[in-house]
Amino acid sequence: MASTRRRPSDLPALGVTVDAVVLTIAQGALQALLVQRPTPPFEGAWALPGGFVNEAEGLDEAAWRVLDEETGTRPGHLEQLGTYGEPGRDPRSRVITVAYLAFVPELGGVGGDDGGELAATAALVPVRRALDRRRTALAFDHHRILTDGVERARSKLEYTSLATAFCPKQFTLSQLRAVYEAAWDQSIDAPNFRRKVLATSGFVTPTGRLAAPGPEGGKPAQLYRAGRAVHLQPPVYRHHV
Amino acid sequence: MASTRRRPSDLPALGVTVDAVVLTIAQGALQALLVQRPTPPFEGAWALPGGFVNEAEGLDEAAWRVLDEETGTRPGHLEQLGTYGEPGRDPRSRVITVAYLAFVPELGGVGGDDGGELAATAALVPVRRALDRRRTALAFDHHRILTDGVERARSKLEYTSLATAFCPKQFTLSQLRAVYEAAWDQSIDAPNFRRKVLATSGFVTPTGRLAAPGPEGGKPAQLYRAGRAVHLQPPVYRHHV
DNA sequence: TCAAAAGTGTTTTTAGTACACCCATGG
DNA sequence: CCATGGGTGTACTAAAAACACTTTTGA
Repeated sequence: MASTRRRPSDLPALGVTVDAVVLTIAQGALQALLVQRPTPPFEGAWALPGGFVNEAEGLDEAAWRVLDEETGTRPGHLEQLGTYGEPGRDPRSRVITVAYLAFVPELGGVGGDDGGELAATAALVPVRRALDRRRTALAFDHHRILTDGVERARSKLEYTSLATAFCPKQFTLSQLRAVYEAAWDQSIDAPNFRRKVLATSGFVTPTGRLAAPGPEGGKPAQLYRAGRAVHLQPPVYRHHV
Repeated sequence: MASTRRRPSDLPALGVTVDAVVLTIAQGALQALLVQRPTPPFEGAWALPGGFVNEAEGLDEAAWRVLDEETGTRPGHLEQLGTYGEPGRDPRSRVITVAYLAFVPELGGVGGDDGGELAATAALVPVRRALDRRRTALAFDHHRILTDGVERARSKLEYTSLATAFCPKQFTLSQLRAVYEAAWDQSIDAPNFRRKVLATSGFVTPTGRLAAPGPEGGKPAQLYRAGRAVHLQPPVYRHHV
């Protein structure tokens, strides 16, 4: 019963942090933003950007602050992913972490560079490499958190319009399709994708502007903005193997 | 950068609790398990069952313990819902709560009573009433948490096999259908539902047994057990209005 | 023999897939 | 004038929805 709740002043102090899985699309692949730990434990290892929650600060607020402080990024979308609190996950003391999932528009445009604006200790790492334990050792339980974040992101692309959060303010349908193709690592039929997106009311709204063609020509593409819809009905399916 | 992480020993102590949205189907409606607060703050108000996390205890572990202590229920499914940590959500001091979502098989069978095994201070309340602020005042931010939990449950029925977590070990397809109809408050065509469920491999497995017909007759129905599948592909859609 | 619930069959409608083909641009 | 990517048309296929109908039970 509720009477087993003791007063907070009696309680063991648990440290509370926020950590963020920050995803973006670059070089045609889904990439995660990682920082290198400057201090023990796990000194020198890659980790998710994160930090402690301040006393008078909300959790979302702490996540925004940490992303700004550590990486300077402004996500197009930020949502809570889950809370990880196994005793022993931090070797120093009991710390539970509230993990966030952030989608960031491509930092250097399609096929651009690796995001030179990032701090020296931060890097974009393809999730395929970041999740390969032989090539990347992540601190704490961050492998698990990143795994969960990537799976959440892949699955949310199916039934929400969040793919637009990976795109700049204005984007072409090819750019939007590239988000799905990179995140799911599968190719999508362009004509059918176009029809599907345009048939889903509120997914994208046309701006009337045209994008300049790429260096190798091609018809100038229509530019779109993200629409008001959040949930897609029906979803954009990935081909589960 | 990660250097802004201070050592845990320097940190303000935040209280950490778990609260549970416990859902079940009874009287043809989705119902939530609430407890009456015996002490201030919000003395006498209805609240989600919950309690503080112990020092050496994992979060999931704390959720199972609290459910057992406060309500004596053994959920068929328990998952994390989200973490709520606005400063001021607890008038006493800074407390963040990790909310869980639990699905419990019908306590008294279909159309049964209101679950007489519950403690005196606990009650099953139809979510429609529990979420109506004019009829039910919930403590803390539990209105918000319950809202989120109910929406998560409704949506998870679509793309997972979790509807079986509301059913007893063995169940008929009508019982399973009743879960969807109660949770979504809409009727489902029985023949099509049957085909859909049976066509989804791993959703249910036949036991070969037959259920006794109801008091008003009818053909005895096949009994099924929950299958191994977790995600349904394709989903069972609700008709979004 | 009637009502009620389980279960089957069949038609209609809708949505997804594959792919041929035309359009506008840069080299 | 050819390669490249944008965009349209259309036939084929799979799945969802609607609903008529048969089966087996209790009263």
